[in-house]
Amino acid sequence: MPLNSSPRIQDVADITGVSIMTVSRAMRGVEGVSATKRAEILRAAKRLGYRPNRNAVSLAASHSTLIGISLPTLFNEVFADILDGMRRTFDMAGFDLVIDNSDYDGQREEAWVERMIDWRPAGVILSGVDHSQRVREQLRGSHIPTLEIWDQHDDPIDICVGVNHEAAGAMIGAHLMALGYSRPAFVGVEAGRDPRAEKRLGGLQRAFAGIGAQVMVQRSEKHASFEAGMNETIALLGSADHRPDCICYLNDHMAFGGLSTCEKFGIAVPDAMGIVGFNGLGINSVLPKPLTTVLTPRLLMGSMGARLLLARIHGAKVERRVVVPTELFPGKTTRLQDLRVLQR
Amino acid sequence: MPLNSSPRIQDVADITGVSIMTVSRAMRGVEGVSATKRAEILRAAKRLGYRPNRNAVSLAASHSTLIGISLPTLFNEVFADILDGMRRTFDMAGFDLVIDNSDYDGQREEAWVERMIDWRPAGVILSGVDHSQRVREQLRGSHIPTLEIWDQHDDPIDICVGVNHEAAGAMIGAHLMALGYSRPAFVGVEAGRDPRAEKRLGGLQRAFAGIGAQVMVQRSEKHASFEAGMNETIALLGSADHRPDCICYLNDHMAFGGLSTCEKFGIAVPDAMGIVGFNGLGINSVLPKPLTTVLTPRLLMGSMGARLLLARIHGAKVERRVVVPTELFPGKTTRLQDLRVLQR
DNA sequence: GAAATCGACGTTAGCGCTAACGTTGCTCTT
DNA sequence: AAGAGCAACGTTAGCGCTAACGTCGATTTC
Repeated sequence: MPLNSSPRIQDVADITGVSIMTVSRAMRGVEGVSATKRAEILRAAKRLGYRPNRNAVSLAASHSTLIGISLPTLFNEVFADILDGMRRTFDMAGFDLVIDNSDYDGQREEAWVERMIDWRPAGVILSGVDHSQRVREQLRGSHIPTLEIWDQHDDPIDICVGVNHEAAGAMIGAHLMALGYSRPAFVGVEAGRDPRAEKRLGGLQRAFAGIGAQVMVQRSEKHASFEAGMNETIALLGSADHRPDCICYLNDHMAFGGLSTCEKFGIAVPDAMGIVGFNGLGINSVLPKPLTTVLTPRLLMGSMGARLLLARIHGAKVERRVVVPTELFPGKTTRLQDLRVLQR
Repeated sequence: MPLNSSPRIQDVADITGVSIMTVSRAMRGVEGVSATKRAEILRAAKRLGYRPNRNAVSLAASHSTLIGISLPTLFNEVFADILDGMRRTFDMAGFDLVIDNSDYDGQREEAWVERMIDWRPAGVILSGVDHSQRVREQLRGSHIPTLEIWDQHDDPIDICVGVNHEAAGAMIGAHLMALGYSRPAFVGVEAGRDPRAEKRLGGLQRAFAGIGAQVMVQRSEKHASFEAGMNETIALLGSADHRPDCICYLNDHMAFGGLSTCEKFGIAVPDAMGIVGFNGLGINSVLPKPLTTVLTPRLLMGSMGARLLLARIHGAKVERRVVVPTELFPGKTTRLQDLRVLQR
């Protein structure tokens, strides 16, 4: 072996006096090598510093041990949590994660999927279930195990693990109505940028349609941040010939912004205005006035998704669709009881 | 080409009636093919849906177009920003990012570097400059272009782009002393978990040593979060036979927690207590009482690091060490002027 | 006791691509 | 007009590994 370049399987074979195939078997731990010889080979490999070239392994095996994962953004505890839940599983199984973030852009996602397939990955993970027809066809056509995470529907590309966003929206609506709120508003981002949020809005609208109430919708052109939550709340309060008595936000960050804005304007939360977030971030539980929000089991989704995808990669027959439950967390930004009841 | 499997270079060669080498040249845009033939080949490739198998390309080229990047955590705007700054550059150059997070664990990082090298990556990116001797040797020995980001020192593994944390700490100290604070405290995490924070503490101690003041140090065993900031501030205030008059936190998150705790306990910020964060997160600028903090140019670091590494990969001679400037942002959590001056 | 069986290896033929040389026909030079 | 030069290709030999078959001696089987 030339100096300065890493040892190859042949080098290990040479110094142990066996064929490269025996070394290959010993390294991978497959049958066909005696225990003594295996130990000897592993010792020699370690001494040489031999490690199999993954590019060669991938080519020979016709697929790599890479797993591609596309997230809309990294600036978001939600996806960091999901990723964290998966990491351990993939790490232990020897897979490496190739990450991209699409910035909620379908075109970017499409281009990335195409590039990813060039690596013949062991699996692909996408966020949500709303993907272009082309993405669906390419992944199905290439027979790459694919996990869609964070959302769910009845015809996933391959398998999906997520929450029912429409139902979560409806749950929020029902909760608000039970507390006597009747003029709802929703603060989100531009339509199409976050399909999950649109589904939650849909659920909210469906719930309030029961009492004939329309949901005012306010959209930010920026990221769904604290700051955007402030700005859109100001816009909502200012333009209001018909001021809402409760506002649901796309996420907790925006809701914090909204809460802070209401407090600044002297609007009584929760009596005059209910505030509802989404996700249940860790910080919420330690604040003096925790948000009413919806807890989403993100770590669970991550680990469950990873395990399912792994089983799928190993050829096991698995559940195509897993819906994980969400839970409404009643904070101090919505009323404890219906005001109308108290006024009687 | 068998149905159900992707086309190979041979398939394109067959239907265009040229050799695979000509197809290879045409696809890569290298010299040696006439313009007419190139166009014809590219058309045929597109029609077939041919895309080069990256595993084969990587093996033939003896190195892949993967770039490994190890971050301590994803739960942190700092690293999300850095990543965001790099993404565009690598994306356009056709590199894919393999990400791992080490949880601030040197052993994990070491294992990951070893695994990463098995891919023969085009480059490797590590956070900070404090790595085990083994990591340094392995990366240098394998001649993989390596970028250390977010911190800096005079003997990087290969190249580094970062801020001077010691100087930043000293800058904070000087600022606090100028405002008349004299009993400093620092809230961080366990020693060794975040070497950058330790350097900032070092700078702070050096600054205050000038007036003979000791820095009280309070450490959390948990993540450097809002919640941890609250808890450690409570501990600091409770145990104080010698209560500090200013607290520097590892980051803005912890500082927010500290600020909120002081307000809850009725401690006047900034007069009776100065609060200083680190990083200058976006949210800070829109809060009613913005933190005094240090702005770190994270996007810049990311894009600059990426461009430098890319140049390095292409064999260019580049600056080994780039130190980017930080800036003190005077918020409303430290005094405007020295109280002692006012009392005269 | 001859044939079947089996564990423990070795040999061969790729995986899909590219670097490094050929080869060919045409233009240009002197 | 004979050789040099060159653009535009083709051929060959890997890159480092594994799947799929050999092979061979030591059992086991009936």
